Amino acid sequence: MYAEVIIDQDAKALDRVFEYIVPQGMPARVGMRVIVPFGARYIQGFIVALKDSCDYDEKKLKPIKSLVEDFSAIKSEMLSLMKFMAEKYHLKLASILRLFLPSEMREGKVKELFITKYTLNSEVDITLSKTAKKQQEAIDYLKENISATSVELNEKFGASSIKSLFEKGFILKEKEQINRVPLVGDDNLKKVTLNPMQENAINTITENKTYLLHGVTGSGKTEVYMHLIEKELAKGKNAIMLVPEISLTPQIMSNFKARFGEKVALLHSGLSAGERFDEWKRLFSGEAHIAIGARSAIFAPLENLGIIIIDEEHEQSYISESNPRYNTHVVAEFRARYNSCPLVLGSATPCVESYEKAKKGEYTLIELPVRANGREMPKIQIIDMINELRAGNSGIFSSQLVSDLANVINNKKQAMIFINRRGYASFMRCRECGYIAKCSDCDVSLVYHREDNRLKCHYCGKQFKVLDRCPQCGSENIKHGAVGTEKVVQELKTLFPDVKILRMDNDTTSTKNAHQKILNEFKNSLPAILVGTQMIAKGHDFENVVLVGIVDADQSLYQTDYRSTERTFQLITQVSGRAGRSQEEGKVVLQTYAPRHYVYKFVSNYDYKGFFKKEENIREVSNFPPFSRIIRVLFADTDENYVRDLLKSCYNSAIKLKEKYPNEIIYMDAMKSPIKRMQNKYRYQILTRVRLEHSDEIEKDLFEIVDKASKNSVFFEINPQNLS
DNA sequence: AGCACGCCGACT
DNA sequence: GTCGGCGTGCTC
Repeated sequence: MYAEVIIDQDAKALDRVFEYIVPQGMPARVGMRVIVPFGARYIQGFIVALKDSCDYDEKKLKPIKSLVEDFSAIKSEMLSLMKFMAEKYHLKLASILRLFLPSEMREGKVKELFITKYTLNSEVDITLSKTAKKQQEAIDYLKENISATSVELNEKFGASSIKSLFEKGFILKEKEQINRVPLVGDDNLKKVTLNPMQENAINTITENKTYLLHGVTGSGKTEVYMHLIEKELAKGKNAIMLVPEISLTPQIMSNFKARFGEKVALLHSGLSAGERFDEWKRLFSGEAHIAIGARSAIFAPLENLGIIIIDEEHEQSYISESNPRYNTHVVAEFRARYNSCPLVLGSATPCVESYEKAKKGEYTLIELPVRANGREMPKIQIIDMINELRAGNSGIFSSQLVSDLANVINNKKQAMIFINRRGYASFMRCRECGYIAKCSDCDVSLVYHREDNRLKCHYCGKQFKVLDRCPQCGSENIKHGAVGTEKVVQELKTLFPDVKILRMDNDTTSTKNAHQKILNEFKNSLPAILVGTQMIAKGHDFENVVLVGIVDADQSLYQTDYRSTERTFQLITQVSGRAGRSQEEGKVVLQTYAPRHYVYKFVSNYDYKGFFKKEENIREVSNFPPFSRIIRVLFADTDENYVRDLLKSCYNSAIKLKEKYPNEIIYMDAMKSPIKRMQNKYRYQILTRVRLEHSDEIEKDLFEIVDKASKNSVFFEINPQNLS
């Protein structure tokens, strides 16, 4: 018997199958982890196939040294998924397999999927020195309880005393496989009456299809998810639910825990490697039936899936931006089809790609058009900041926002101020007429680069001189610059010196429970103002928040890529949903320098469909996704001459594709990357935009060109989220 | 990724 | 003469 083995090394040269002899009597199975001799040493690998003949020179084959454990850590579905992802995303096999296992099970670490239990050794007389108090306590405890888990004993009496008892032979190790826990009745389930829309959604989502659940904020999507999961559990099936990392709040987690108890395994970034491993183990062994977590939970080791749910499906975090790069929607779709179960994508503001698919009938659209509590969405008032400027107010806040804030404070209520400060460079804007410098070819706003004092287009690389006067109105009052959260807090403190003002952004939440601490403090302060970035847009309901201020909404609007309008719409809708969650009516004050931009018209009416129609049209006319595909090949290396040469030679071959596909390649060019050096690596790129017909072939051809020419410094991206 | 093999400079 | 620099190439 021969085995095809993938070596657990993330190197391109090793990214293929190696053949080994399965020694007589070794119970090897596909998906098992093995230790194999490789060159001069032993390393871990995965059996991906077993066969009776070999392709390689038989005399050179070596035998597998040993099995890591006696079961397949990689189940067959995951092997199929591996092949699929390798093909689709040009990823290395070993790097994909690593996604499927918790870090505790990676190279070298051999963890057991069993609970280790200890019992007293009845065959020996136990004599301990009088000083070994802890050890004596442990012995007494075991006398009383007969057996106990290693975790429990280590915790109670210290790992060293247990170890010593074991070494002396006084206690014995015993392994017990984690057993399937039978389903228990949902006694702690609060019964919620569903509205007809929710009922309809639950009754519709039954088939092996992808459903887009478009429900306004507060329409009760979570309740629908819970019912769907419940239904599948009752059939003896399992479920995966993905949420954005940011909304994995203790609240959400405890909601699901309360409803489903021990059947839930939560996978979030707050877990230690050990805890993460424990949750994985519970899923793998069948003890837990529901995996809830961020992006990587899509790889949960569950079989027999009854449903997969992706909440807030438009969230960027579902697209992995560092290696290995993959799109969670695509992986989820694969798993759903493999298990013949429904995939549910839920959002108040679906991404344009998804809604487009729903429109074409690829997804089934289900709508929840009203809030579950029947309340209206808060009114959004748009403030033209250019008018403010003309009126002599050059501050951050409009007079309307200041007076509304004063009102909130007088009534001992709360307000949130949202400011989306992100990115490393900002756009240029005329302070008089609101003109924004845009690229002549791409309909994308230009980015100011301080290092060389130029305006650049991140889509085609074209450069422009910095404007010293506005080409539209001739004014010299041109500004670039972003106001950050700190500045906002500072100004608020001078305006309202006695009011509690809290700030929540990346800088203030770096320590472990900082997030929760700030939110708790806010919750308990009246009046209070919370200033923050996107972080405040999701999660908690604060019933005393009656006002949301959006300072400089345009910042996400001119973020240099074709998705920026869409993102602005999503963000504002999200943030607006924070106001007026309880009895009181909420209000949103939205400040902008471009009040006539279509996004504000639609967003202030909560008109997603109108927005979609307009956005779809623009994408179609300007040939951007989902009506085209953007392919970016990034070359990064510490040796600048090396990358530049690599780029040149690849580009020379790549440009020949234009002859092969004269009509399909809309655009192709080679250039420096917008961020020219990152982590001490010089970055160059080939950027291309192709029509959807033949896009798979072009992508493949391009990948092959690049793959052949280079060793390790190339990154291949499809429709990248940002082009830094 | 590691590790061997291999072909040119400064040392006991 | 040889010890050792890290360039190239292979690992079933």
